[in-house]
Amino acid sequence: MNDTIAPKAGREGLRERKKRLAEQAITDAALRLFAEKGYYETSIQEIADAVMMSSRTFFRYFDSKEDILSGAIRAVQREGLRLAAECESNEPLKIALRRVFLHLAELYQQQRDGLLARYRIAKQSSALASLFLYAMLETEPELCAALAARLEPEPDRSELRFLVALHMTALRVTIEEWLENEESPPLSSLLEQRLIF
Amino acid sequence: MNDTIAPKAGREGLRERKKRLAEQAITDAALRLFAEKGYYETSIQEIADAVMMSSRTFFRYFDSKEDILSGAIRAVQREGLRLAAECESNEPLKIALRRVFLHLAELYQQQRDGLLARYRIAKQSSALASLFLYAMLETEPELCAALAARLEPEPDRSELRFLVALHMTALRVTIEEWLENEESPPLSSLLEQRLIF
DNA sequence: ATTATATTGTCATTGAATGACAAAAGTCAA
DNA sequence: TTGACTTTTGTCATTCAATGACAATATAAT
Repeated sequence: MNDTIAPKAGREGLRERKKRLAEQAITDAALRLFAEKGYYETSIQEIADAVMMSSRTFFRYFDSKEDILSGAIRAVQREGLRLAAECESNEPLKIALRRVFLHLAELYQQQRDGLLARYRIAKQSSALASLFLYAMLETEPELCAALAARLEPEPDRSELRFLVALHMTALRVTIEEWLENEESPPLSSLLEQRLIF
Repeated sequence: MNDTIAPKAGREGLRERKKRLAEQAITDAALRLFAEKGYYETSIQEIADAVMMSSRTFFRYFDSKEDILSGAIRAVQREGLRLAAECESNEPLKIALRRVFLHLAELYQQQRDGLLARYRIAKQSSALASLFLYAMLETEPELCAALAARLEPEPDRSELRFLVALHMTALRVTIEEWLENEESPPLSSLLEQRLIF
């Protein structure tokens, strides 16, 4: 039961590795079951059985069944947020927005398969679709705050909010179209055509 | 146990009236309890107790606890959709969109109090906020379909979808600002300033 | 090896949601 | 009004999501 070694002193231990392994196993099993029998027809007990853990332990990895779906999206969004915090202090607002959203597009692009699997499941019900959507939109306020804090001529709050929301909408609609068509151009180039604000 | 009479032959019976009364009573009691003790701290049993019905009966009026929050918004959105189906066949797309969304704004305006109560509760958690949001956004596809069906030079689907989403975003952001400020101008005039696409 | 710490399983509990069925209330015609 | 018919409601039972408590186990550090 060793593989890539090294529970070294100050490094990464076995625990962390097993943790991520288990997380991945749960996600894989859950997405597979959701796709096979439907989200609501799959109980947490079944997911837990599939990866041979108790259902109680499942809840130590995910806050809820829904979390399996939205977690990946939230991770991407958080990454985009991190980038927004890095903008130059004198960078014009629209340039900064463009940079952040094109970067987000590239992150999503790298996850097309996982995203598509989740998107298909989310479309099984409106409750799930709402989660999917919200995982994106919920970062709007934080994104506004990050931008407002770092941009030089502090932008008008109301205007900023609107602009961020418009960009997020462009991203959302573009992602949907990109996922729905099998052979579509790269997400980032699709988005570029939309960012005309 | 009579009041405004008339379970007349082809008209509205006592049942319908009691039904709407009960619905209203549930909504009122629930919103009050949510505001007082919090959404998650209020059980359906408590709501049912407050209006003296069994919890089983509650579920015959609302599909879920969340339904109390999002139902009102969905009703408004559906009304807006109805209007979209009425547009002239030769009306330009942007004119039709403007008409539909300004009408929606007026509908929301008439419900400011109820909407504000729900908005405050929705902000108690992201799961609730997502429902609130989705109650608006879920009508986008239907709105697209309604417009695409009736407009003369059938608009490009992709472009239509994007435009509808942008309008919905403008409505959403404007509603939020309008609700957050006590003394703010009428929603429809706020929205008008945003609809510049 | 022996501590200390983190992870997991078992058990119990709460609350949302739904099906089945009998009791009660509303509707309609004569 | 009575009496048949339909709708609404309450009771009961059940499933499943989610969470707290605590003991058993696995990992980490010395």
